[in-house]
Order: sequence, then structure tokens, then C-alpha cells
Amino acid sequence: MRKLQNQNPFFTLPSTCLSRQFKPSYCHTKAHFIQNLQDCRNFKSLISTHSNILKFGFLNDTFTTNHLINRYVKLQKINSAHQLFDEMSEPNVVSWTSLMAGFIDAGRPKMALWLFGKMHESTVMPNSFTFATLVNACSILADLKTGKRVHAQVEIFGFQSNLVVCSSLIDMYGKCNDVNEAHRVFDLMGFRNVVSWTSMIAAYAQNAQGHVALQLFREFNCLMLDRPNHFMLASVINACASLGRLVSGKVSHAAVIRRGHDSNDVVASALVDMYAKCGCINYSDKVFWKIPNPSVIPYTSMIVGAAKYGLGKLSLEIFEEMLERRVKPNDITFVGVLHACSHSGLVDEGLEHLETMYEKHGIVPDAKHRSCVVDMLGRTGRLDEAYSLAKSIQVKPDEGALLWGTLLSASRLHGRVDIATEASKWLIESKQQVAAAYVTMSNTYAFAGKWEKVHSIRSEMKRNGVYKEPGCSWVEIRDSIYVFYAGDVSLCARGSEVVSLLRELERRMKEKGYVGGSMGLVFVDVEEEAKEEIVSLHSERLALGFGLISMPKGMTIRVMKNLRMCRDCHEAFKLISDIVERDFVVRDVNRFHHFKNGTCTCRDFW
DNA sequence: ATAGGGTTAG
Repeated sequence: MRKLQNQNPFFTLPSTCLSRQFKPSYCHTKAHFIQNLQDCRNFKSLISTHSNILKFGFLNDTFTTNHLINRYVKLQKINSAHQLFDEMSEPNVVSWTSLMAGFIDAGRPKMALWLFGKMHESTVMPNSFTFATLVNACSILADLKTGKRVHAQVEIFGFQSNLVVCSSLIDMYGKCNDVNEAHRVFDLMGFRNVVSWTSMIAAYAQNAQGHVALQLFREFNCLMLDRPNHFMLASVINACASLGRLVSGKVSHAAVIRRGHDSNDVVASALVDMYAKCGCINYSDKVFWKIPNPSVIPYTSMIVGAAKYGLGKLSLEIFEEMLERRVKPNDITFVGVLHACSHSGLVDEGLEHLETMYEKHGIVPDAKHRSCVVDMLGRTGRLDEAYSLAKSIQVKPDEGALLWGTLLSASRLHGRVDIATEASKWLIESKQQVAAAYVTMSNTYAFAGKWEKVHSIRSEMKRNGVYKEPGCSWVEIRDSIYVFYAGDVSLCARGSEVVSLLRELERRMKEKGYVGGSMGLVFVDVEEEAKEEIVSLHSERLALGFGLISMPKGMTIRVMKNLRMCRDCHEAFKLISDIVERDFVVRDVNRFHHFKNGTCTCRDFW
């Protein structure tokens, strides 16, 4: 019987048919059962087909059982799939790989790796599908060590030039933050397609190297192999966002519209985020309201975007709307909500959200949420509460860096040398952001007029070989990018005007009830790198009667311009762009060459 | 049976 099956895999007669002397009909063929399996849309019909397959003896057939396993996986019944696999007499490479992919789908990538270990003990050889699946598991786990071991196996088994395996390797190295290794794989590929290019671009975009991502995108377009698709454009827009490159972002947006990808939810949320980070919250808003049924991510992008502009009330309104439309918030949404409260002085609302996020929405507050609240309390000067909250939070090193860094800057802002000392002590002892901790501590002492302490910190830094890279900020005006380094203002022809403008802004802020430290105009008479705060045009302290607004690097002046906050900001913008144009031409923006020729305008959108 | 995209506090 078995022999017969092997000879004629599609039209064999199950033993039951023979014994009852059935006439063979299509209803009892393998092809029929496989067709049946593909039609199974629910668990119940699958169970029934499964029992028919069993009844007609096809469970001995690996090909049929593999289909059955895949159907269980598709209907999210991984345990049934696993059980079925265990009962197989001769699982082949497809059975093994299907089950691995199934465990990945079910959110258990470690199980896929464990299965590979088991497969290794069997006589079945892995193929390229198996390796692509395994690499994918490592990518999800961001497990570089295992990823490298799998990569070694890929080489041993000779799949190092397989397109899919290489694309997944690039992705895996990217997710593990090893872009160099990702690029090495990319370089060694004999043939590349849109997917491999996208993996490479995304790896750079996700690892704070947006300029390389954009460079690769230009190369891809020059090669004219293929058109960029929505996957690629989403990554390119992400790169523009991280660089604050509004012009490039708009060009990409135009490409999105031309290629008809503007209804794609993922692309739209990348655009919402990009415009927000480039200082155009009004464009974010336009893109956002065009999304038919926004999922949690575009909602979160919009909440975070509005929060960064000090539009805390708007953030909270969007959050409410999201809840009304039954979109479930996630942990990042709550970071946005708390951030909004923090930057708009909505302290009570923020505390309320932290208290109720679990019982109302099932999201357990973790270190990042509590850090937002520490920031919120710290900003408004409730340093003692912020400090005791900080002490109560269990953190991993990277979370601690953020938490204690937050507390340190709040302490500096409010001149709390005592708490600043504790916070910088934590950072330095944990070897987290050591240079920044030293500089901020030194600035706190400078603010308090304790110059001896300032000098002793400076000598300590020297002794320990700690060097702080000067902070910088940049702005895109028309086609050029201008970079400001901390300390540059004194080198600038109209630096004194900037300084007096900042002093004036500060005076008016205080008039409007701003509490907190100076605008960062403490000209510390120490080394250059200590003048962290001098050009603090990206500082939240330019908020002016709107509560406290943070302006991340790269969105500096445009933010002020588009905020329509007050006349003062417009004046500041005019003055600063004037200075920038005359004295600070750093470099021309790398244009998107392929989009030149006037084909690309955003007119069709606006 | 296998590959690629978007949201995270200072």
C-alpha cells in the first residue's frame, strides 16, 4: 500500500477504500482533501476534514499532513499543529519548517530555535526555507549571538547566496543593531531585489544612520532595477523623520502619492511621524485625518507629535477619540499620553493616567511610564516627589540612564544640587551617559554659583579621560541644512543679538509665570565643551507661556515658526534664519537626484 | 514551508 502511494502520490486509494471495495472517486483523493483543507475557514471544519483524512488513511502521507499542519497554524492552533507533527512517522523538511514558522507566528520564536536543535538530531536536512525561518526568529528576538551561529550554519550548508536567506540576514543584523555586518551580507550578494534593498535601507534608518539610508535609496533609484514600493518608501520616510529632513520627506510623500500608496496605513503613520519631527504638525494632522480607520500606531504618532508641540490638550483629545473608536492603546500610546501631560503642565491628568492605565486599559505601567511621570513632576519643580518616585523604580541599565538623566536635568533646571548629585552619582557609577552626567552636574553647580565645584568636576573629567562631544542642533531652510554646535553663538557675527534675544524671551517667560532655571545662558568660564546650553534653541525653555515644550534636535526653529506661539518666536525665527543664511552655511542638502526634473511637487496633495 | 515598512519618555 505504501509503495503504491509513493508511486502515484495524487491518486492513491486509501486502504479503507480498498477493503470496502469502493470505486475510487475524486471525493476520496488526496487532491480533494488538500482542496478541502484550503477551504477550512474555522477550527470546526478543520477538525472534520482532519478526521476524514484520518479515516481514509492519508495521515500516513507526509505531504497531506504538512498541509494539515499549516492549516492548524493559519487558524492559530499551534498546539494542535505541534501534536500532529509529533505523531508523524516521517516528518520531512517542510514539516519541520512549517512548525517553526508556526511557532514564530504564534509569538514563540524561541520554540522555533529549539525545534531546529531537535531537527539537527534527526536525519532531515535543513534547506533555505528553514534558514530564512530561523534567521527570522533571531531577528524577532534581536538575538545577535544565535543569529551569528545560524549565519555560520547558512555558510556551512551553502545557502550564503540565497536571496531570501540574505534578505532575512540583513534584517536580522539590522534589528540586532549590527549594521556593518548587515552591509557585509548586502555587499556579498550576487543578486539583489527590492526586498534586499529595503532591508538594508531599513537597517540604516532604524540605527540612527538616516543619511546612509537616503544615500542607498538614491543608489537604488539610479540602478532603475525596480520602482520603490510602499515598504521601501515607509523606511525612507522614517529616515527623513530621524534626520529632520522636511524637503526630502515631502519629496518622498509626493512619490507615495504618485505611486498610489497614500492609503496604506503604515506609510501614512510614517508620514504623520515625519511631519511632526520636521516641525510641521499641521501636515501631520492633514495626513492623519485622511487615514480611513487609523490603527493604534498612527494614533500614537499623532498623540506623540502633538505632545512634542506642547499641544497636550490636543493629544488627550486624540487619545479620547481613539478610545471612542475602540482602538486599543498600547504601552507606547501611554508614553505619548504621559509625555503630553508632562509637556503641557497637566500634572493631575498625568498622575491619573498612570494610576488607571492598568485597570482601564490593561497596560501595566513600567519603568518608561514612571520615568515620564518623574519628568513631569521634575519639570514643575516637584523635585522631592520626583526623586522618591525615581528611587522606587526598578530599572535595567538603559532604562536607568533615561530615568536618572531626566531627574538630573530637572534638578539642574530647578537648581537642586542635592538631587542632581544623587542622579549623577547613579549615572557615573552605572557607567551610563557619564560625560553628559559630568557636564550637567557641572552646569548645576555653575547655576548655583559654586565655581570651585565646577572646576573640580572639570579636573575630574580630565583625570578620567572623559570627553563630552559638543551637542548640536540643525535646521533645514529651503534647500540647505544648517548645523549649530553648542558654543557657536559666540563665533557668530550676530551672536550677541541672539543672546540678548534669548535673555528677553526668558524675561517674558518669567513674567508669564514660568518657573525654572535660566534659559541656559550661563556662560560658564570653563572649557568649550562645557557651554552645553548656550545655543539652546532646541531647549524646552523657549516655551513661552504655553507650558513647557520640548523641541527635539533637528526641529529647532521650524517648530517655533509653526507653533504660532507668539510674536516673540516669529522674531526669533526671522533673526535666526537671517543669521543662519549669512554666517552658517554648512553644506548643501543632498537632494534626491532622481526626483529632480520638476516631476515631483506636493501640489497634488495640498 | 522562507525575506522587507510605521509609534517610545531626557
